[in-house]
Amino acid sequence: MEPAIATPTHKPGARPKLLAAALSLIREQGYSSTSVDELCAEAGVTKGAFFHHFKTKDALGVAAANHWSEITGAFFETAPYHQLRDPLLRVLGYLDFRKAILKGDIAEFTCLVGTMVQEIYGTRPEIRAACEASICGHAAKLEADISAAMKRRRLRVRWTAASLALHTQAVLQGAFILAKAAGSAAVAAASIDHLHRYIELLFRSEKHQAKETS
Amino acid sequence: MEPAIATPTHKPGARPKLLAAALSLIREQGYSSTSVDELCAEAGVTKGAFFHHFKTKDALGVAAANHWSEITGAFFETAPYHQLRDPLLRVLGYLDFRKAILKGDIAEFTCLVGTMVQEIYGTRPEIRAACEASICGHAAKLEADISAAMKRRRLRVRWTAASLALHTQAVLQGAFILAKAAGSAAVAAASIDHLHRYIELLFRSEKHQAKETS
DNA sequence: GACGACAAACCGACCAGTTGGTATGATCAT
DNA sequence: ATGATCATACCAACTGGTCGGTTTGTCGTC
Repeated sequence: MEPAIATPTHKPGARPKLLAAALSLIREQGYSSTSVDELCAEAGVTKGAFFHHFKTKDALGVAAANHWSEITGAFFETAPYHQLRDPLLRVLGYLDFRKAILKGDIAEFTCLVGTMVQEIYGTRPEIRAACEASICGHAAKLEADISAAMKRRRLRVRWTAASLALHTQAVLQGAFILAKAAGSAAVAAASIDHLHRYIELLFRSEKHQAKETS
Repeated sequence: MEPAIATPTHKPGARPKLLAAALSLIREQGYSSTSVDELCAEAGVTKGAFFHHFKTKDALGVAAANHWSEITGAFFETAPYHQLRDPLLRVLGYLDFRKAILKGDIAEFTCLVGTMVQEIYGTRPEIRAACEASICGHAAKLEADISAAMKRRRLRVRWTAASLALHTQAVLQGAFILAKAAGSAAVAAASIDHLHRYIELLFRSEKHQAKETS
């Protein structure tokens, strides 16, 4: 007898196709220079289907950012570095993994939300919020490991796990910009190396902490 | 009587106005969502004037990137940190200066070419090249100081002055993305603090160098 | 009178979004 | 079990406005 609040027996085939198209096209061209027609063509879907699933183009932008969070969340959760017992090694393993990922076309390893937020931060507040949530959500997972590593080594420092996690994301996003500017992933890898060294230095020994400035 | 190789007696009033408009509008909205009509309106100029000075919109993009190089070049050359004698202090002073600059609207302290290159790296090769030149040119000036600091302290390390200079730019660009995502400059400042600490650690003492990994 | 610096009107292509419609399957009274 | 009803998923054609870019012409200076 249940009225069955949610029984979506119809399979929405166009929606996932459009989200996949959005991921690839926006990473290649950016948000604003990717038209709805282009997205539909890439997805093999008509415009009617597009506006059936998304009220506006901006609504797709929000959905794409959220979809990106899910995709990347699942991707990193299955990455090998999670097997490591030492949380510091997990953090360094994360960086090794991110460096190892820098293969193929630039659009294949750069960040959707980092690209989008640059264009729309001032004009599309809803997409901006979704991008912020995506970046912060990803950073929060890293923060947990950093925090655990700090506790295990009993670090007493001026910086916080949260700020280091966000700094890590900043380095990655900046590395992507340099890669796009140079047309090569090499600069990005070099930047990740520097971040790797920084974190090693931070956790090297407690002797430094007292001397730290600023 | 002199033929005067360069005697532009006609004052090109529209061009500088359009470049100024491009700087502010593109930093706010991005390149592709800034229309030629908008640029003309902001500059108080007609479309005829626009296409008199720039063959295409992309030509303005290139000119804007080059103009940005000049503006920022002049801006940083007059900054106070150049007075410092110790090259390492100049590098750290550069970072302090960049942190101090993070005031006002986000569009007022973020980077034009970093914003542009994200959108156009795959589709507008000429603008991309101009952006690359702008970033690398800026990094090169920093590299000189880093290199001098390394020589003065006789550092023998695995990393190069060039890669650290580029890493610095990556951190700054990434910090801007985080600031745009969060809607606040605070995250950017925190990231610059981390970079500041990293460079201090790198130059702290030579004892570490032997132990360095990777 | 030629040329540089603009102005204004205009053009076809493309833009996001709308319209009216069809195909499909689930629900349910009979 | 069957036919009426209804919501979902999708489609093709269309709309008004904006896009980058062109054309034609004016004005002041050399």
